[in-house]
Amino acid sequence: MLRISKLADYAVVLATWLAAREQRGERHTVRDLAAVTGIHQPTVGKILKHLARHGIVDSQRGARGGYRLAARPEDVPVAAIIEALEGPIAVTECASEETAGACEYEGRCGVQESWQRINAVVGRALESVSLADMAKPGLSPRELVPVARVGGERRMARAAGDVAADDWHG
Amino acid sequence: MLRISKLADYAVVLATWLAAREQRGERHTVRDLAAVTGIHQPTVGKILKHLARHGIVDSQRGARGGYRLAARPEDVPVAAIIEALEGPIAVTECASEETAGACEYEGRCGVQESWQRINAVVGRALESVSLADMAKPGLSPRELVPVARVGGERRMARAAGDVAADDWHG
DNA sequence: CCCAAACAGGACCGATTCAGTCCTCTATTT
DNA sequence: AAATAGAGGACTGAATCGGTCCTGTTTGGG
Ligand code: FES
Ligand code: FES
Repeated sequence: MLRISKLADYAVVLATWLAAREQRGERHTVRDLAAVTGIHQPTVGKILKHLARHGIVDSQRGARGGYRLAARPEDVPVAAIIEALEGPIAVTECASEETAGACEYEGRCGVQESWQRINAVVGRALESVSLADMAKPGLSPRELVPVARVGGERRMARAAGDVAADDWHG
Repeated sequence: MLRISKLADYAVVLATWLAAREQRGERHTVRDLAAVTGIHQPTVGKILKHLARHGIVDSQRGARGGYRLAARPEDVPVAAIIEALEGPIAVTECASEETAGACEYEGRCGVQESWQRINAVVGRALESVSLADMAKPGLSPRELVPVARVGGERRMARAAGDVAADDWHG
């Protein structure tokens, strides 16, 4: 459990497919995407409409229309896809700053702040993985950069805000 | 979204309460826990039964019975509570190793491995936060340990397997 | 100029899941 | 024996979600 919705999962698959085929800004129709991914056509349409409204894909109507990624695959975090379909990422109702204040237990329950921290960790983990990463399994979300040598062994540092890269690398 | 269930949320609140009051191995009844947390009594009962079955709390029946934490608060990760109520943590259906192999798209969809990595990151983030951490907001899940000085500035390293600690610290 | 292609937006419903309650049984203490 | 308290599971009403469909609008081509 702790699942994202099926629609959001499909959305990531579709966006990743677009990312993998991103070349010359070609557009792809709903029909083509449905055929190639195996997802039913009406569902593909619904998902891409959501992605378009959130600026993740670029749409064009009419003959010769279709969808294409609005940004470079490495600049589109998985989190953005999920948020387009499901709204802000919030592990619990009281975890998100957007939804805070709506809880009846707020104040006397001492775990709200902890949930917000956990939520931030999960959210940033999803922010740190791009569509380009999804399309190329085995690669890390961001490359480690060598910064110094200590005792003859190369030490690594990560860019500010880079999260959980160790785990990604396994 | 990307929510845990309400029951799991309540479970964490209850377990955290037990963790905060953990002293002399005293037991607490469902009635008391319901009264103090504001959660309806039948619901509290259901949740604690789940936690007991998974060995997170220790139960005793009969007069003077009740529940208490089965381990030290710092040894109980939040992930264990969630898993007791919801089963294995799996961001998507194909992300978990337990549920893998059940997907119709498996094989031709290229994102499975990526989801498994993301799932591992999220899972380990939840593993790294204990009930003791939940009970004391503002503290980190594991303390950073100083390892070396480079250029007069203190550098930090994290224990192996420690995940996303940077974010926890904010 | 008109038609076909393709997306935009939203309504809609059936299925599934979930939260919450309740009942009966067993164990423990007094 | 009686009272207390948990074990286990059945059950239901509600809420959510997945999926489909319909109507309108935009665009390009004949
Ligand atoms: S349960 Fe809402 S603030 Fe803790
Ligand atoms: S959607 Fe199941 S393996 Fe990718």
